[in-house]
Amino acid sequence: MTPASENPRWLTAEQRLAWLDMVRVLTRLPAILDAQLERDAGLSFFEYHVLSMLSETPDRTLRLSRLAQLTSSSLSRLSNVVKRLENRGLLRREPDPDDGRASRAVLTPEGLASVELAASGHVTTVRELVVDALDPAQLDQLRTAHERILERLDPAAATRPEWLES
Amino acid sequence: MTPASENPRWLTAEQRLAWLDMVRVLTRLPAILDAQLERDAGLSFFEYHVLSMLSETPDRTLRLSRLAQLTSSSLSRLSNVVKRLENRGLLRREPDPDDGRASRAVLTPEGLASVELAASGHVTTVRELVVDALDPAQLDQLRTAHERILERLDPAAATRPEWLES
DNA sequence: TGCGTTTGGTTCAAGCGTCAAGTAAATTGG
DNA sequence: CCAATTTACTTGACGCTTGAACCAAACGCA
Repeated sequence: MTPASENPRWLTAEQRLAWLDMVRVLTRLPAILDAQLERDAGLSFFEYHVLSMLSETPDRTLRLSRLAQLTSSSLSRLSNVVKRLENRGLLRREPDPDDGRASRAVLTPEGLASVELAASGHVTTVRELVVDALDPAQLDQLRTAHERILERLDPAAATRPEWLES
Repeated sequence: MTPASENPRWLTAEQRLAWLDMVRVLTRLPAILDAQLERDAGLSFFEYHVLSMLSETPDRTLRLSRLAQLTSSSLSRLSNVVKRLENRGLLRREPDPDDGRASRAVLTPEGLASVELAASGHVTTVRELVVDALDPAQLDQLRTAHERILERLDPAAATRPEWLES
């Protein structure tokens, strides 16, 4: 019943190689980032991402639903993670004054310290594995490609932080 | 203790934007591929990947340890997944005649049918989201970038299927 | 040959993610 | 201004992944 059922154009050899390389990156890179952060800072990449988004936002405060968008996670997953991070004192929840249904996550000083501590090792890893593996032109091409892909993955660009001017 | 502890060079604004775009792709794309395959073929992306590697290999047979490399998974994870796929009749395990410790996974005809069925919808999705989002030059640049990155992620190229000539 | 180590694989407990269901507050629309 | 719907979030059950512990076969080498 999918549009594919009639005539699923196969990939050319070129396209197939490109895609398989992408799959390898897609599956290995997150595992490596996770391992490094867990080892050096006791955070999963997802936890780091959550704290990081909070730390970049003007008043270090975000509604959970917005935070879920920014981290591409389900609200359910975020709810659990936020609960754990709250228990560890890295953030706290407070009711949203403007909307009785909503809660806001606020980064605590401990949470800020934790991201900042984690950030340096994380950035080093990102450099080693990605940024420094490419020359500036290649990095720019990679970014262009990702932007084109994101237009398909996320047409509303809802996962893009508003404090980023491109 | 990490080399980063002395002077973690930060990312430039350019590099940071490129990296954040990559993170968004890295987190959203697998989820979308998973959802499509699960919905249309009852397979997770990982299961599809396992079956797919088997289906491409000459005699549709691979040792579990090799299969774990090819899919970048732990042997433990693979062992569980193979058990489930075996229960569903998509593959079977047999002892390796050359090594009493090893087992080999063999794709069954049902398994082959299952991958082939799943493949068309999967390829369509990959086209829609990635391949057709880029022109040939961009796709080639993307592949080059991924190859450079893979040299860092996987210096031995152990996750590269040997039946691929690049 | 024989002892220690490495390799290949399985299993189990613990932790995390997902999906469905549930609550409560806000909004819509008759 | 009330009922139905939608939005924001939480919870619980279930399934999957992880990591440690385990076993057995093979290898290294003296």
